[in-house]
Amino acid sequence: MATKCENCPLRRADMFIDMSSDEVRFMQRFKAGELVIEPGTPVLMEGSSSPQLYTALRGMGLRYKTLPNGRRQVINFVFPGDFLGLQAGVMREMTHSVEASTQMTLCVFNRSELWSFFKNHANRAYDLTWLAAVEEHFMGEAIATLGQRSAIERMAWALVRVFSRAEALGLTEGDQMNLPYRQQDMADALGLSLVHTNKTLAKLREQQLAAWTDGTLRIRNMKALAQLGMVDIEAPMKRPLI
Amino acid sequence: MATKCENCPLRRADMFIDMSSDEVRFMQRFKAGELVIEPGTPVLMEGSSSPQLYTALRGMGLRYKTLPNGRRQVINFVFPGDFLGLQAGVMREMTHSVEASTQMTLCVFNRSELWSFFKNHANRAYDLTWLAAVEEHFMGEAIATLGQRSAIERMAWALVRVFSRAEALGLTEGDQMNLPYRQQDMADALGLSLVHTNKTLAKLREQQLAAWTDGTLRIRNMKALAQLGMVDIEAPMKRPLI
DNA sequence: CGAGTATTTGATGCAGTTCAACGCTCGTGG
DNA sequence: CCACGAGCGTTGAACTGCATCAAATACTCG
Repeated sequence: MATKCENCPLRRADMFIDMSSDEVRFMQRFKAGELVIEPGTPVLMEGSSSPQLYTALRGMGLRYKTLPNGRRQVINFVFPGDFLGLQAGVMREMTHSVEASTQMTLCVFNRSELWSFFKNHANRAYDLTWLAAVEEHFMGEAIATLGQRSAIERMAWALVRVFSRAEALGLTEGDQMNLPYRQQDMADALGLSLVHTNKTLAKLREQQLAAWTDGTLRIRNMKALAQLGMVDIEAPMKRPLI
Repeated sequence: MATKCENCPLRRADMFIDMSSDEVRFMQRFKAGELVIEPGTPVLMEGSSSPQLYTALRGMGLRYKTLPNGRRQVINFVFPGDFLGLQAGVMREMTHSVEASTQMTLCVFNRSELWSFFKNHANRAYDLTWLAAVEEHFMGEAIATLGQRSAIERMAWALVRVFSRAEALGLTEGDQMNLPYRQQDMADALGLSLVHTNKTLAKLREQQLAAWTDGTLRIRNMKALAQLGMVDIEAPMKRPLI
């Protein structure tokens, strides 16, 4: 049975801006249902115009684009709290695909009601824009990473980012977390070959900075890792939840 | 003297969604003034929280981030019609800088009135979100470019994109346009060294695909260039203007 | 005319790609 | 119960696209 927004487990995580109970009621009305999908299942497809929008409730996934030459770029990793489908909602169609890496639970909204956000609930619309701006921020960081960082710096950057995000969501246990992606996924995210990704991870292990094996990421020296990846360990930005 | 929104030259360009006269009147009220800045002048600074938002009216500029190690990543090129400062508007502060490459005229809005967008003019707020989604789309493309394309493909991609955008704005003359950036800017945008950027441009010239010299870009074979850069020559997406 | 900035060209080196092969784990079917 | 293949991770070796180093050539402007 679908969770009530009132009891949404995400709202408890401290990375999200608090909602008024009025807002929660509005979201509940907006919510069309819940969707559980298995690993490997596509959620949204590039070029399609999904009638639905989603918020990831549980599980992890990937956003990616496929190029005409067949290569794949992973845009980012999808975590609980991510809003999916804004592009299809507001433009004609999706410009990237999303698929599940683990089993995922998605909160489903009807695209046709997106407009009521703007007409009837200005602060929720504001939050939506805020979310888009946050997304833009992270994509800007990714661009800087792909353009200016070396392989080992990229990897350090990615692991720090992923771990911090998970931490803010309460998905970590001590210095460990579940990271259910393949090395190929990370390679496609960082613009590296699979082979070099593997060797780079081995280096981080040797240097006692971080170890990612068997789907578990263990951070052994966060400070050094963050320094290597040139990440400001800013207090993770609070963001709204849709 | 400041242009009236009513007479805004941008609204004529066919890449922008039409505005109702009601919307135009609202924008006029929202508009705080006009700003003319000289080449090299910073408009927004990373880390600052500008009290103002801008729409580029005339001229070209750069969005960029500076990394802790001193390297610079150009996020994208700023063209007329671009909205600047959404991040500072909605989050605390800017996460990238913007500076002018030519003389620029900016349309100035007060950040404090951003909220009135959402409260009083839902369709303008919707357009703002739309713009953010468009921005996200292009940044996703840039990520794919930096991650998966070779040097010459990147360059071809960038030149096609830039030229198409300029064309939609009516800034081209036949197969030529003004491209007032330095090779270093392009290098920092594509994640290439200055030297290799130069050599890559030379190749495109030899191959009769495109020639960019003395601030003028000339496209000699758009079809081949687009194919090399793997760009879908999609009808340039219509977008709202703020 | 000299200083500063941008473009161009050649030479050398290395970070990361590509190719190739092997091991491990699982699921499937005979 | 074992054989087989598919998917993923790991490792070595060879190659190359691009970075880096170095220096010359415009161009602009005070």
